[in-house]
Amino acid sequence: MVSTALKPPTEPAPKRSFRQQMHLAREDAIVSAVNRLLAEKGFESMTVDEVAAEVGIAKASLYKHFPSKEDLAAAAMVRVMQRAQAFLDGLDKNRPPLQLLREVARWTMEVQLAGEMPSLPSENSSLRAALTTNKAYVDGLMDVSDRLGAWITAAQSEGSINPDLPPIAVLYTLYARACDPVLGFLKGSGQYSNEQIIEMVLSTCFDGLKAR
Amino acid sequence: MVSTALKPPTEPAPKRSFRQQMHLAREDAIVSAVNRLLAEKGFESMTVDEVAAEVGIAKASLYKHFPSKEDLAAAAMVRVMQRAQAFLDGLDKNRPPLQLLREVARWTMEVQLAGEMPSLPSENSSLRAALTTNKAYVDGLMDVSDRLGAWITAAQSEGSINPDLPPIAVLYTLYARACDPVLGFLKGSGQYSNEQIIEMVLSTCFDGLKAR
DNA sequence: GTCTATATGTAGATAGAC
DNA sequence: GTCTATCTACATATAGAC
Repeated sequence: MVSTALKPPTEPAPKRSFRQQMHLAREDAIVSAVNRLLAEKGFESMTVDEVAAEVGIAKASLYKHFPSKEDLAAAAMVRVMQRAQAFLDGLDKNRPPLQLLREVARWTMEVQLAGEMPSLPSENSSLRAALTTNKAYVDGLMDVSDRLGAWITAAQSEGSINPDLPPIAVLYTLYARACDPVLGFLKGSGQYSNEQIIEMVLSTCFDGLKAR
Repeated sequence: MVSTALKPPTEPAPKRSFRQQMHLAREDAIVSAVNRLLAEKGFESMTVDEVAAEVGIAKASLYKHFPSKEDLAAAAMVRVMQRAQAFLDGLDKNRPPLQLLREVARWTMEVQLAGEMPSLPSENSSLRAALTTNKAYVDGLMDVSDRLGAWITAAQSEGSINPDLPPIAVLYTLYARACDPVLGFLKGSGQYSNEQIIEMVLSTCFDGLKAR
């Protein structure tokens, strides 16, 4: 068809891709700021004005990218979930399941100490409702839960994780340790390095407070 | 002096005491409502209107009792701390320190499952600042920490608590378990009774996830 | 001390020019 | 898509009658 000759012959796709990349980069900067503020102050205390100020754009511009504060926060939660999935992907599945679980717990604590782990939304938070209807988040959470659940039952079968505990209790415990305030408490005491803190909390989590 | 004859001869003190008791009872009802709402929604999401509605008085009346929302919440935190002190008082100090610590952890979990355990205020919450300048709260917290700390070091000396853990790490862990979201997760699953949930979380806390 | 009514600040969200 | 300026709702806190 002759009409195709009307298109500019040079770089039409790259130009559109460039603008898309700018758009995505901007959104990534927004999500990063939201992620940090969510971890620092929580959903209720975080204000959209703060997000706009941190990103360096007007608040109205934020609403061109995300229709509400809940969607803003949900995007950050989805990205954290994707980071978790990527971490799971990178693990050597030939290692014993107990070691895999321990590595996952260690990673979540590193993320938290880096100030990048949003705390769990409380049960009646408006964010909670937004997340339960967010397919990307729910799918990611189920995927992560399935993979961890398989390692948990495998570890219980081989006798390295306490088989008396329901697997779901172990799973929830690992999720809770990702947001454990003990890390912040110990950090605030100023007596220990991040590595020491993580080793202590990993020890209490897997070995318990009692002597062995 | 003859002027004393002008006083009514019957029950002057009881009348004043009665009004004081009414006053205290009203304040106790307020603090109970605040305590429940703090546990349910957290400080930022709780509104003074809700408190007034739950108590059944006008919002302005609340401000005759407590000068600010922070003071309102602080009063509830102080009462929780007093309940903790009273629980510690009632324990049999002749029991092994590990058992004492376990009983304390069990009690905090019972309080949480009863919907009466306020979650810890985040680091930059306005409630945090109010609490650090509240003598009753700080004194209560230090008293509880001292008593638990003594049991922790005693348990470590007799070899029942892991002596490699700094006592402060053990203390912070016990505080964190009092607000552990795992209890709510397991409760929300609808599969376990309160007793089962507490046993599971006590097990993960003291015995760890690993098999023994 | 309790109430109704209101002041005051601030949050999420939008209008409309460019 | 970005901005300034604004709307609207609601939360903390107060005024003032009784």
